[in-house]
Amino acid sequence: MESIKVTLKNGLIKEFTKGTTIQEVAKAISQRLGKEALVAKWNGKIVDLSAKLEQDGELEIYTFDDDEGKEAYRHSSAHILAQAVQHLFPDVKFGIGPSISNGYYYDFDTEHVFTPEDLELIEKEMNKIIKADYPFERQEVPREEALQLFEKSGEKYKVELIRELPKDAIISIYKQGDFLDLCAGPHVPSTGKIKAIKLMNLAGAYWRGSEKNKMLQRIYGTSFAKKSQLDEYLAKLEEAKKRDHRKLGTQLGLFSIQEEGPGFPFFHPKGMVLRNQVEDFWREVHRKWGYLEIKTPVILNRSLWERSGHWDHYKENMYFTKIDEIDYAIKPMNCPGAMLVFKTEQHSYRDFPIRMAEMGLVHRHEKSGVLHGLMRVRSFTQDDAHIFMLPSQITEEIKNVISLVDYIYSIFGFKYRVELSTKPEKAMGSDEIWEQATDALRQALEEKEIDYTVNEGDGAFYGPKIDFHLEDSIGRDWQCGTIQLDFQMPEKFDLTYIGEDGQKHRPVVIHRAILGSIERFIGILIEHYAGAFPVWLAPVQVKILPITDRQHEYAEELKKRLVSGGIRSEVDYRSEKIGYKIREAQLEKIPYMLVIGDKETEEGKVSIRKRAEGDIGSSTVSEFVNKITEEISEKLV
RNA sequence: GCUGAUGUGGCUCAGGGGUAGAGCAGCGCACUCGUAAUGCGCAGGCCGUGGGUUCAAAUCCCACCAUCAGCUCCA
Repeated sequence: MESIKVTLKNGLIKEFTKGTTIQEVAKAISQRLGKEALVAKWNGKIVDLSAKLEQDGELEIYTFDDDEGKEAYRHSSAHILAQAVQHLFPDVKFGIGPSISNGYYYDFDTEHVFTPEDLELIEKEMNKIIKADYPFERQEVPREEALQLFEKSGEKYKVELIRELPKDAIISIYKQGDFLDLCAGPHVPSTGKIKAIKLMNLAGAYWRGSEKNKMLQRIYGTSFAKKSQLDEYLAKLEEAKKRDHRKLGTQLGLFSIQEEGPGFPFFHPKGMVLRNQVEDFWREVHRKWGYLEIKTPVILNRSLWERSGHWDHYKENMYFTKIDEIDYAIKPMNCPGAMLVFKTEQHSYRDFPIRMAEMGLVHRHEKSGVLHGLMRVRSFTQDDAHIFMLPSQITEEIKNVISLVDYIYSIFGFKYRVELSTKPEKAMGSDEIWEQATDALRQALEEKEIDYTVNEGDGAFYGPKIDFHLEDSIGRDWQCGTIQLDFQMPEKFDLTYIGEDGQKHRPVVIHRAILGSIERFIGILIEHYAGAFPVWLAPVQVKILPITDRQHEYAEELKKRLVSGGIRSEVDYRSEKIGYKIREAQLEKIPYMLVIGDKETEEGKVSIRKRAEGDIGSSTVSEFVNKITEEISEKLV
């Protein structure tokens, strides 16, 4: 019998009989791998374990520990979900059912409206399917046959998908028991491989993600190789929910959103302290980095917005008002105002780059269904800046902004993800200009050696952009920073500078925001720190806890001393037991508690309790003041 | 905007055609206490809003508003 050489991941070369399946190879390597193997990569292609090896090649076998394994595992779980739904609701038509980052989903079209109770039933049915251990069988079929097959069963969505596949595509279907689906694969060997499943939630989802199409019902689920992993994942989700900024925001008295102002957040005194700390820091850094600060009006004449292009490109997101019968708009962006400021003076090429920052309050009409705490609101403050410069300064200046973003995020301890967004459908300007602008951004990213992904067609209407994304507590990511190159506004507003040659020239403009929206950034801060802010940000930095009423006078004196040293301090004067006061300060997540009893009063000391560490012993008042002052100025996390 | 769910004191939630409930928080009194909950008492609600059905609606029906999950869209 002919034999072939198989090169394994660790470089080892083994010989097998031609036609051996990957499953058999896995078993031959080790019993454990034979059991845990899910899919494999054979000569660069991801395939089923049932694939037969017909020539020499490289083989990598994946288990649930590999991303490729997880993906197939979840994808197979989605097929089991679909099969279960078909058993219970035979009229169902199938959309798509891919694996996603923490699980999978499947979209269904059926008269029946799924309820949470249905999820339990479906889950039971899925477990039956798993127990039956149906093998996943792959079959490649000619295009015509596939079309006939799905047309016959009325699977109009599948038919649509097949029609759009390229002419030469290999069309494969997978069958498990009485269920059959159009699918490129690969899949795990059989339904029995799936161990722990859980259906998470129900939601509507448009067919192929377009508002114009019918809304299907989507069921989200997850699955794991072990029950313990599933439990761990569910516990993690629970933990993340406790960090939700909306929950912590009310608990800690930071902000509220009320029916009277959907999407218009109210900041409470403690939330304002947090906000002002962030803004003070921002101002200080921007001064050091050579920015000037301006403030432009919230309401401006219609003609300005017509000139800027917002009237044509952004109208559905804007609010309007009339003053003395004349149309005005509430600004949705700060740029036109900044352009007007720029135009009030003549500029020389020697002045460039001019970095003009603005904490600008903008209003945008967001659709009602998208509002989300502080993360997605209708009125927010952008930490905007417009940088006016010579075309030759573009790359250097973008790199400069990238460094500033990196520095500011590092102070808060954030990790971030970078995206480059290119020309959208609804755009102003020629393809050449867009190309040139996009290249400038790309070049800056590459020179800074920053990893980024490209988001085609997602740029602003006036130019391409680099976006910086931060993650919230349950892994959703939110755009915060953005750098946008703009060749349009300078044209529209006829911006000029006097060059070396004494002639007028056109400057280039960068729009950029780093925190993005102060509101959103604060939402992310709350979740990032789980409400336990570092001392420099904490609304109350020190809580003084007298043990009995006898220490009230000393407490008052102590508070005065701390407050005069710029430390945000409060005293708990209630006649409660010390344990009670500590518990409360702890729940308020106050970084330092100073316990004072007769002993401390006599010695002029304080007993320090740290939020995270508990009792750390006593020290003199000045020692404590020095320590905390240093911690505040260093912005220690 | 779309699909589905939810809306009861400041907060978390129970009740589900016949006089609105609990815990926590708040206030008062007593206790003066050493590192995560002292006890007793008192207040507090147009049951999201507007219509309807009914002798009677927090409860059933309709519309609207808001919130939540997701989709679409976005900082």
